[in-house]
Amino acid sequence: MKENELLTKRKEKIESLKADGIDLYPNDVIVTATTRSVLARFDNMDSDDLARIDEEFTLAGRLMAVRNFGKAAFINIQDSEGKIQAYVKKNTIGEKAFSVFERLDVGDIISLTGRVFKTKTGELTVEAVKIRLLSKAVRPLPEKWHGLTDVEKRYRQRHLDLIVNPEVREVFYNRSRIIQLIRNFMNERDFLEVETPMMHPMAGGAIARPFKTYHNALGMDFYLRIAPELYLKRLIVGGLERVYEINRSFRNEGVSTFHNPEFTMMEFYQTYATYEDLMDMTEELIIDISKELFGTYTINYQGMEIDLTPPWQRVTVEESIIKHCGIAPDILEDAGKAVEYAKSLGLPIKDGEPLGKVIMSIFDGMVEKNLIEPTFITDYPIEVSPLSRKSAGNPGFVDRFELYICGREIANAFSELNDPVDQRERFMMQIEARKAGDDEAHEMDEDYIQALEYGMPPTAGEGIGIDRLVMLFTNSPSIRDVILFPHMRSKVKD
RNA sequence: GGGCCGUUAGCUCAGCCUGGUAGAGCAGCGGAUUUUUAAUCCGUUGGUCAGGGGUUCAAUUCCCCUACGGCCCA
Repeated sequence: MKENELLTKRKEKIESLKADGIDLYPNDVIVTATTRSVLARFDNMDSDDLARIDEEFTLAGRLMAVRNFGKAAFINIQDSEGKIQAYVKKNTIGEKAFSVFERLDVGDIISLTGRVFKTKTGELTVEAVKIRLLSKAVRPLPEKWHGLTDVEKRYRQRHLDLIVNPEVREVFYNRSRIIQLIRNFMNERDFLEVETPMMHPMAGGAIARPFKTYHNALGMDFYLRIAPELYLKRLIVGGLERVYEINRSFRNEGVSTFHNPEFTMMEFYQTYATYEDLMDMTEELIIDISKELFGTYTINYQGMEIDLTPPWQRVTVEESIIKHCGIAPDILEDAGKAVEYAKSLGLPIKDGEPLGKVIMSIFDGMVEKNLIEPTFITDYPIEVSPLSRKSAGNPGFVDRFELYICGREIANAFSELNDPVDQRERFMMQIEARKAGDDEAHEMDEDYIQALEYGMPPTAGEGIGIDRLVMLFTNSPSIRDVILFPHMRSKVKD
């Protein structure tokens, strides 16, 4: 097996540096400035002002470009906050140091000690008096101009993506910022951040297929959580009153630009609130993020301009179908007519599906993708909502909403079902559905019902998809663009 | 699960339709260059064309299978 010539060349340089007594991986550097701090302090000063500044500082980062002039060179150095140009002159740093500098490669981590000046093109530049190698790069970076565009390589080698594609970095800074804003928002409202188990003896709290694992010491199967819901509600029973968890959950389902099997959401529960209160709170949270990030309520997502100014539309599931499909309301009240209509649209309807599921199939197929402006869809059928409180006076439906923005579900919330007898009946309905072939139906959870039997206060709860929210706010077309290390199939051999 | 598309130098891409064992730019290497910024100028190295099979005198190119990835649909 022949080694790549580029690697061989670098190894030769490494040997040559070692022979000159250069430590390739020292750890005694003292960094006193960052690219951003230097630019912030000096970028708006003119050459005369800069000449009066008698201050040296040390920056560190990755060598990203070298423009060589024989006895001097311009280089770019990049740290986590940005990049800055430096000027390295043989006369200034000395012959020996310059010979070391000449053996550095793009990609090496270096430190640079010097003063600032402005070039004749007006760019703030650090004139190096000392340059040190801090960590040698053995492999070459992708191309300086096009960066790394192969999506497969970008996801498999995210470290390279982050080095050469600054906009990717920006996405993940924003992701972190959004999560921080959510946390602040919840903490200010006296919600307690908690952590509940990620391995559950039974998958509950959502309608989804779980991942399964085995606990050796306990000798039993566990399931990676599909939602933290049932544990958070146990905490409500326990009297915590306002809780939230920024949680990773797992659903053993297909991947798409909007679905990743491992995803992040925030779930929160508030006692003495209703799903209607949560609609107001959701509006506040999302505009708060928008204002903090961009200073505006307007976002641009994939060419769509979205106005987040509240109040947002609130429409029932049935109203939304009637409006978007232009059909008579009675079609949604009769299972036979609804099935016939759904089939006429080419939607896959299984025989014997209850009316509520047929209605949701029509909604998913015909309405969802058209909900571009932020819209709360309310009043879900009871068959698809086993943990939600029945609507007063409308027992086939529940007090629930989902938030849609840009045609995608962003949040799901409801007034919680806290009647243990009703909850048992709902689980029984799910078991019937499972017998009828719905293998995603919720299982009976006696332990949870027992918790409810101790009395859960009236409560409303919500889950907000954080990956999807980050997609909206970073204008990312794929969920994999907002997840640092999306799962990829292993390659057999390289 | 289905359909379409892709995989060629370290990176970004041509070449394939119409078969004759590969090209460019950047990076690298050698040389010139002390205000460039995709630096410039001269010279130059580098490839199991994703893997396997088939057709053919001859396959990166045509056909089939596999792997991995992307987009769309379910």
